[in-house]
Amino acid sequence: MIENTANIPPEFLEPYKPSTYEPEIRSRWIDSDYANPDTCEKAGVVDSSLPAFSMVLPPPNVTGSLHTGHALTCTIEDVMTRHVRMQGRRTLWLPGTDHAAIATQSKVEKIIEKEGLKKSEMGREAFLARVHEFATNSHDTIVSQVRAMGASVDWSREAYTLDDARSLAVRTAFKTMYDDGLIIRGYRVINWDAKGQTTISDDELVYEDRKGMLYTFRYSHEFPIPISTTRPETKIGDCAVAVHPSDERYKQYIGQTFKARFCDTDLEIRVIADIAVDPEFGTGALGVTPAHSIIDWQMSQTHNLPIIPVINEYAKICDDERYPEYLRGKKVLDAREMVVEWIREQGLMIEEKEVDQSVATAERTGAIIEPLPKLQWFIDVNKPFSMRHSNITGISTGDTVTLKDLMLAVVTTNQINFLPERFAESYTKWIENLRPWCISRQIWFGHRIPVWTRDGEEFCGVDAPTGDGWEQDPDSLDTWFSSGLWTFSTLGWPNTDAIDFKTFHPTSIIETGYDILPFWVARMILMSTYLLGEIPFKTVYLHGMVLTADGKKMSKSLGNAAKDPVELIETYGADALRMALIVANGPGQSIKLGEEKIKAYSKFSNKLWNITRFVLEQTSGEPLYSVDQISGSDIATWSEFKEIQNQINTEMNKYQYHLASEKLYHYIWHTYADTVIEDVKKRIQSNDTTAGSGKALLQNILITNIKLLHPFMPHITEYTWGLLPAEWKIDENKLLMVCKWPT
RNA sequence: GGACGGUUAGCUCAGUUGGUAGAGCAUCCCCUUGACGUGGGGAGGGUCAGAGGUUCGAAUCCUCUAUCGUCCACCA
Repeated sequence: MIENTANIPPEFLEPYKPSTYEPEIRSRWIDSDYANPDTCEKAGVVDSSLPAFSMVLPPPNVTGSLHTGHALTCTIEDVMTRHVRMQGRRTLWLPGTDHAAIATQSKVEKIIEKEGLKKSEMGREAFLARVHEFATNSHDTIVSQVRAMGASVDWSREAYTLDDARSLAVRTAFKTMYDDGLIIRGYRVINWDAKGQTTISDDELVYEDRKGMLYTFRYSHEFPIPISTTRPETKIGDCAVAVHPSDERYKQYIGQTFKARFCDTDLEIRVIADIAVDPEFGTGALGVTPAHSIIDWQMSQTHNLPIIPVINEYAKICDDERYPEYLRGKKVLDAREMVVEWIREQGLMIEEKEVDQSVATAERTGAIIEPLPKLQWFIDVNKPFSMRHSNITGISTGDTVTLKDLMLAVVTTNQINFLPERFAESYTKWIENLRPWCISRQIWFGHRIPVWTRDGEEFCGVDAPTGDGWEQDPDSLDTWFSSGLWTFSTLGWPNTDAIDFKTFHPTSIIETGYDILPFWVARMILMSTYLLGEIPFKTVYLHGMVLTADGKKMSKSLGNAAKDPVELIETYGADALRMALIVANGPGQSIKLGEEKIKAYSKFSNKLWNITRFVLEQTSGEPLYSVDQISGSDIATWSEFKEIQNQINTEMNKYQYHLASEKLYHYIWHTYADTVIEDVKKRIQSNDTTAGSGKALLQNILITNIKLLHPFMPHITEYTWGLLPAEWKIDENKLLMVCKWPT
């Protein structure tokens, strides 16, 4: 065996070192600015006859640092991006961050709490300054993490859901909806978080299974119908008893009104019939408390019942003189005890039974939710309006539609496709059950509602009204309002003449975790179809969750979040982490990420490194042998490789990266290295006449493999590419990330 | 209560138009001054959750059951 190390780059004499080479490669990419499609166009690496490709990075919340779930997002999206960029398409992958209103504010509240500070004492300005400082730090961490993954996003277009451009988009969107009558202010029973002192949406609720007591009793000895409840303390606000219309036991009382003195409070109870009542549950009769139950509130609307508040924003009994003094100001649980005691004393209690119940709690603060009637801003998804402009198939400009119609139409007509397809069904169901979307939040951090009032006058505008005495609504917007605009607020909207907007909208694909399908994906569809009359993206690719090694969902509250991706990158390399995340992990599938798998792919990096070294040793100083020089039995080997390459291309085009990456890995290691190289090695050593053909085979398969592997393992392939002799690269003596994709 | 997903080798999982069961890790054996010990070669290990059906043929399609999980709804 001839040792031919003199002519090969010295790096190859040692094992591949990701921690040394990866940062170097990343700075080469940044210097090149090839992630910016404008730069690619100037450099002439774009084929302008091909359609542009665009995608937004789901903006991570500025609530801290990224976890392995984000690493998965970065990996899949970077694979997509690098693949299409190498195909010569104008390619934009646009990064940014999300201010995440409630999540960020409550995080900072917890931090200042530890310092013995309170936001009410700090005041709005000082507190917000503190939140911005925190958000900025988080942002910087996130940016460095996204970079460390090797993500080829275009930083020159970076956006933030709360920056000036996005704020303008938010105010414009709000005003448009307001003018169309789709944003309305209403007194509704909403989910009130007494701890966070804010409204929260249905999506921010977490249900906890608990044991609770179900009490069955009568309001008074004279009252004919016994009722059951788990919340006796709210019963002092009852105004009706609802029964099923066909319930024989109570039919005779329907329509009658009874007076009762319940817990030293005067009640006037009407018996109403409503099909929402389950005759099998409890006594089959439901005490209606419109102010503190969403269902009851809905009944109060149909039956025109009074709304009597019992509980205030601090989860205490209202200080109202209709209630006895001993209850006023008492906490809910204390009041419950007292009311239960009163019922028992009066001999009105019929049964006390332990039941399973799931209690709604606030995702961020953990507080038990109090349904409360409050004045809030809503987007009415069921209200018909006239479509200003439409590029949506099946919906014409001027058509009368609802937001719900729009959200359903684009999916049922396949203008937007889901991957995996099954999610289209869950999307449709979710939309069909959609209620008015409560968009106001009683928090300081976020987009303030662009509505001003003065002496009963109301003004909604993109800018504040002129003149004195106007006061802006103190509430801010649900964070999903601004993220719903993300696919076009990042491209220059509301300026519809912006070049980016014209070039890159609708975006090609949205790629995100399936857990935010209803919150984010649905709202982007809402905003885009309504405001632009366009779909926001053609395909929705949903990946699964990255679970801990024991199969649990990672959560900060459980403290079981896996290692920081950056730590894994330092140990094994970003390329190894990317492969571990993408191989055999199909769309919609959750994966348990074990460190063993990452380690295995770091070995693969070294294998590829040594394969390259070997090929260089065998052919260094020699030119690139042409494919035409492959002859004899090597032709079959080359065909076999081309077949694998075709399969990989097919899978890549169908977003089946989990299959393509594994196929490539397997081919490189177990066919190319184990069989092809071993075979050619023997022929070279024995100076066989077919050695030249063998060398052509080795070189050409290597070069193509490096390209095919680039989207998955961009660092090592780029670095290796840089070390290959210039004469091997023909017309492509440039960065691999803009070389031509092999077909 | 509703919907969806999983159940394949000890572990983690591939297996997309139905055609003789695959990978990584782990285990065991052998090799190795060789491009690579972050290596190479090999072996053991599965009635593809269970039952039934369609088919010449089913891990794959259909029905049911079990079991684990996720989401949604309800919870007076």
